[in-house]
Amino acid sequence: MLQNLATSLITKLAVSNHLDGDDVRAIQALQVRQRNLGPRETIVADGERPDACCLLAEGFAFRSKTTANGERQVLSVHIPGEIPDLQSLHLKIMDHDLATVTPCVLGFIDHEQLKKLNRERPNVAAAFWRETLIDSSIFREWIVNVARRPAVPRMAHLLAEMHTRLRAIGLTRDGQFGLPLTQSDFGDCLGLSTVHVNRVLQHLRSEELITVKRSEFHILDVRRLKELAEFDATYLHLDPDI
Amino acid sequence: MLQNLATSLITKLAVSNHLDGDDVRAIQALQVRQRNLGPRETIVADGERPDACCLLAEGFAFRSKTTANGERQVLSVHIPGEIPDLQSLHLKIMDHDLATVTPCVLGFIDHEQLKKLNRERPNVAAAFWRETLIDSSIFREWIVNVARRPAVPRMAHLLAEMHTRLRAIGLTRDGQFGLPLTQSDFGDCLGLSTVHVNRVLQHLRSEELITVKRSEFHILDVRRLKELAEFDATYLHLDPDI
DNA sequence: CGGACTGTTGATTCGAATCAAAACCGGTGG
DNA sequence: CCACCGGTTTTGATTCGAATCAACAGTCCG
Repeated sequence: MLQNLATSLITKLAVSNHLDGDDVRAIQALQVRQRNLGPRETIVADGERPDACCLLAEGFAFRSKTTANGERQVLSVHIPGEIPDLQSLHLKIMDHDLATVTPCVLGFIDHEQLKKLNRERPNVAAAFWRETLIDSSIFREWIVNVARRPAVPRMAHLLAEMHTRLRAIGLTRDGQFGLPLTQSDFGDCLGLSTVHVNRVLQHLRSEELITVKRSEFHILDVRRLKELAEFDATYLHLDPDI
Repeated sequence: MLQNLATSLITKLAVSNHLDGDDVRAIQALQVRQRNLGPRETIVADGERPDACCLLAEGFAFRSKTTANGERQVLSVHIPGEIPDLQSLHLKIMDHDLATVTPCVLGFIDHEQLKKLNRERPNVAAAFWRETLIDSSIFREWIVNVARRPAVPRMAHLLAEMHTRLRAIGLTRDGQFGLPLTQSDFGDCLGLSTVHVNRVLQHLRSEELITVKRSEFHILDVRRLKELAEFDATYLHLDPDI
């Protein structure tokens, strides 16, 4: 099972990075402590000083901040193979929460070990750095999304992004994918009220752009959805040469 | 003058990182090509593949994206000592624009040279990585700001952030600092119309929180402004131990 | 002096929040 | 197997913050 955990990481890294055989072996040699969490559990909380990073092997996770009046703003949605708190390697205090959305299989890797790997394999270090930079790029697009796009294209953009990212790791079948978020979760992602999320989803359905059945999304017309969202996948840097 | 350019970088890096004498010497030995730009000039454009990074030695710069309908969303405001396009070291295609706001003194450093420095001085590499992670953290807070805070606290938060960051590099005198943005620029930062920015600034003045005189901001009551903005500087990671 | 930004003001519109209440599950236990 | 419960989803009515539209005043600069 330990091998499986590292495997999801390798799959994800290989999407955006050139890894050679030695890199892969070095990653597979990592000591990964498996931990299974239920839905809606905190992995690391704002203000903590973790000494390990968390590899998300299965399930979905959120990074989020909570404002003084109790509103939650989701900052990013994480999918299998990602290390959502990789930044903790160099930023000692967590400035946000990391929590599961669905039941998750997690793998914890000590900072010490990751630092050693980075020293010994500069190519892997570069790949990790690049992953954090892609993260950053996704945040930038997220800013544009919440600051500028009206509710309908805003939601369309999120769906287009999740579809593209899930497809890169093989978690879609022809426009369909599971995205087990409640409408309230979508609201927290997009800065919209639950009521409005509901109306926006109805609109997307009435336009025959998507269907949703119990967290199973089906994008009926990828091109039109992307057009509506003005979605351009460049910012995801899915190709190592981009 | 070349020395001066690297010096601004060292000053800035030293705020958030532990650098030893050899690190400093190595950075000072970098070949930096100076270039002076006027206000509102593009440094690197969306879609380009730069082969150098740009050190901002003097002046203010914006990173921004432009939406299909021509609206500009500013993603970050950059101040002297920063390398706003450091991510281009690992993300080959620019996914946004980088442009001057005021006249700027820039120093260009070839990617090749930075990569060599990173290989030879892992501690400097870690500092650069950390700088990009702080960037990321600032984006996260920016998301919360534009997605959740009403216009007045939103503006207050931006002012509190700029005050804190400028203070760290010695560019404030007791609550006062130059921030040469037009109200239209503020609108592009905050996702607000120019008209509303104007009204928000009036409100902050009427509350005796700030005064503004020709781009010279004076924060009259730092505590109250931060309270209003629910500003907590942790996310800036200004201390190397945070 | 004139022109072009930049800042200011007022009137109106509009998108999304809020409030309130139903309807719709999926699971639990009697 | 059905009644019930909590969490979701849906619907409708109303309010509110910020955009938009339209002028107008300042200020800088050639």
